[in-house]
Amino acid sequence: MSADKRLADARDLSQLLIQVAELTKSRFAKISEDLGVPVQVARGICLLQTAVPMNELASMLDCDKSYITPLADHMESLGLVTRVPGEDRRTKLLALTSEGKTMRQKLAEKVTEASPMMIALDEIQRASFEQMLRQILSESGR
Amino acid sequence: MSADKRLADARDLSQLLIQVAELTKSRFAKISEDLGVPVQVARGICLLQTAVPMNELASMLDCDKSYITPLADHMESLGLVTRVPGEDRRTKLLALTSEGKTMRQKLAEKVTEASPMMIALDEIQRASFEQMLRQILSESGR
DNA sequence: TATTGTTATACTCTATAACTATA
DNA sequence: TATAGTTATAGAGTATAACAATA
Repeated sequence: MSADKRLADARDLSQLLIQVAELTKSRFAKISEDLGVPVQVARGICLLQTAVPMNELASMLDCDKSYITPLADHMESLGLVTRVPGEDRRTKLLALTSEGKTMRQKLAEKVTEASPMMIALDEIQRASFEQMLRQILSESGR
Repeated sequence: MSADKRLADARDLSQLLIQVAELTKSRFAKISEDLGVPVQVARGICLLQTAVPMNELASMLDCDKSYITPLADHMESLGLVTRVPGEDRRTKLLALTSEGKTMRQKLAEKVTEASPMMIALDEIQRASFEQMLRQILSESGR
């Protein structure tokens, strides 16, 4: 196979993959917008099934801890979470308020309705798709 | 299935997909960095197998045309492309210089070597993976 | 001395709007 | 009037570094 052809193949497949990922993100963004919250707020809410230290939320969202403070401020000002003290008095946990739980419930419904993969693939295909994704991650070292 | 479980499923699969997409991007970013060019420059170079109007490159890179001007400036200052006049005297095409072609060649080699999907999946799996990606795109309306 | 969260600031990426020159 | 490229500017999103409180 020519180098040009192989580049084109790798690029096309990558582009396709990224396109699907972007579609997934933009669907989620649309849902967030409909519910009147920024995307990162919505992502945070999804991750707060139980109370989580701000610290940990940063690593879940793959961002710096300094970014969590204003994010938590925003979530708090929307009445979705409260800061609660942890065992270690340095740490604060973010816990959903009842409004936050309602928001999380709405997100849950809409996300499963609108997720491109949930829509397009049946359960068997999803299993196979997921297996390949995991294979890609593990065989690429991380 | 409970709403919580379905949200978790949709979220996990989305997260996995996005993780693989981000891995693909970060591999490409690493390659670009190793070659001493910004990611968008590298993406542009890959797309310039033949000369392309700046206009078209914008839609290929899915960005505004105003972003192409400084990008082209940068590529030009690196000696990778030149602006060549098109038939219509308003349009300018970006064409690789011989240095640009060398850069594209290097990119081609490294990208096919480092692409997580090329590494982890055999040809049959890739075909199946690609088919599912296309299915997701088409059945999700876009 | 190391860690949690906070604050102030700065940076990267990209878009918007107004402009020039062609068409 | 519409289009290609340019320019100046502005905004979103996020990180860095220094700091306070606690361990």
